[in-house]
Amino acid sequence: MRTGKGVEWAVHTLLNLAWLGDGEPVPTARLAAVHDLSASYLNKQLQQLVKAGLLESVPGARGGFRLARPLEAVSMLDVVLAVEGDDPLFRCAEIRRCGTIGERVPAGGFSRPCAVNTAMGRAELAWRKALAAQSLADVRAEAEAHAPAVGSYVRGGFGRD
Amino acid sequence: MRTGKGVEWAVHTLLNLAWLGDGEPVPTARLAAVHDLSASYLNKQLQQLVKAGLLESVPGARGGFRLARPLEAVSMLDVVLAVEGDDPLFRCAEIRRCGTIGERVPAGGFSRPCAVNTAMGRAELAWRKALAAQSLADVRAEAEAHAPAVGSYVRGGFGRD
DNA sequence: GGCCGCTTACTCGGATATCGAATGTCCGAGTTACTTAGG
DNA sequence: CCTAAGTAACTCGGACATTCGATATCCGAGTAAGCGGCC
Repeated sequence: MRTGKGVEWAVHTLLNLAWLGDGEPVPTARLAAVHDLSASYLNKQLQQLVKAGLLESVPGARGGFRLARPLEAVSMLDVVLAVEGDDPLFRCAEIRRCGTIGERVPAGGFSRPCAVNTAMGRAELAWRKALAAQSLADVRAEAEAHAPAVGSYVRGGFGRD
Repeated sequence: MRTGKGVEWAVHTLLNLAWLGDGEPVPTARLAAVHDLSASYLNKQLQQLVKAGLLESVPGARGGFRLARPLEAVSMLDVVLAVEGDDPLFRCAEIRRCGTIGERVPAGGFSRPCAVNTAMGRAELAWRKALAAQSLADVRAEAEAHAPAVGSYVRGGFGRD
């Protein structure tokens, strides 16, 4: 069980767009080239971000993607849910109702949710809260604290130095 | 991204063994039948639990699996790690080092960990802590609070009423 | 010179292959319990 | 009757298919910019 690499690609791309500063749209090919990613596959992830309202897409020549909101208004959870979907990490198949045990439980015996599902749900809630508590602006700030020149590296990588 | 169904199967099986009470080994076929599961695939998950020290296997006729420790000494995290492995949910591919941006960073510029990885790691840590905070005994207690007769249902499903 | 329509090139968006992991199945090695013959 | 070896059945354990989702790719619809002709 692991998150797809689309999440990593999406976060780095959003940060790069922020470091570029201007609101100019950037095409997928360029966003992919700066990190040696598959442009077509990155495009798929960016489309998910557009659907989620994190990016705006500009069609036609000189088009591309631009940030739809400031990083302060985007949490890590927003990105993860946009890319991976909002399905729960643990999907309860209700196996307690099946087989010779399930048959023995009288009607109404399953009115309360499955305790296993509840326990897994508590852990997932903690995960989501921790993700929601961190905005992309926080991540950017931490990256700049580690390497203050990261913004210039990014602009240089896009050929704008 | 979702957890495999092996986790659900393993937790329910461990709880069922506890509700049976006696330390008698139970074969895979019976453990699977009570919830209409694939016996061979459940067997694979149970082998993981044996490797992790949560179950003991008894070979030969009248053999099967039995609990290796009381439920109080088994956390939900133990089960998840035993079944799914201890790989991190988010695997950082270090794409920051690749492409035209990565080439522009001078040597030593990546001494600090990737901020994206750190942020995802914080969330995963919260998830693991929430799982570790819940023992299987807690889950059993919650299930019994919902349906006090669950133990008798289980014993009946195994043909021991 | 200014304006309008056309062409062209570029971009997104979704439909289409490919790959790997999770899921599911099968058979052999090993062990235990039972049987049965002997003392 | 008790014992002990032989037999047979049962179980785990791992090797072998299959299915599904993630990954990667490609091509068409649509749009904006640039160009050329016309007023």
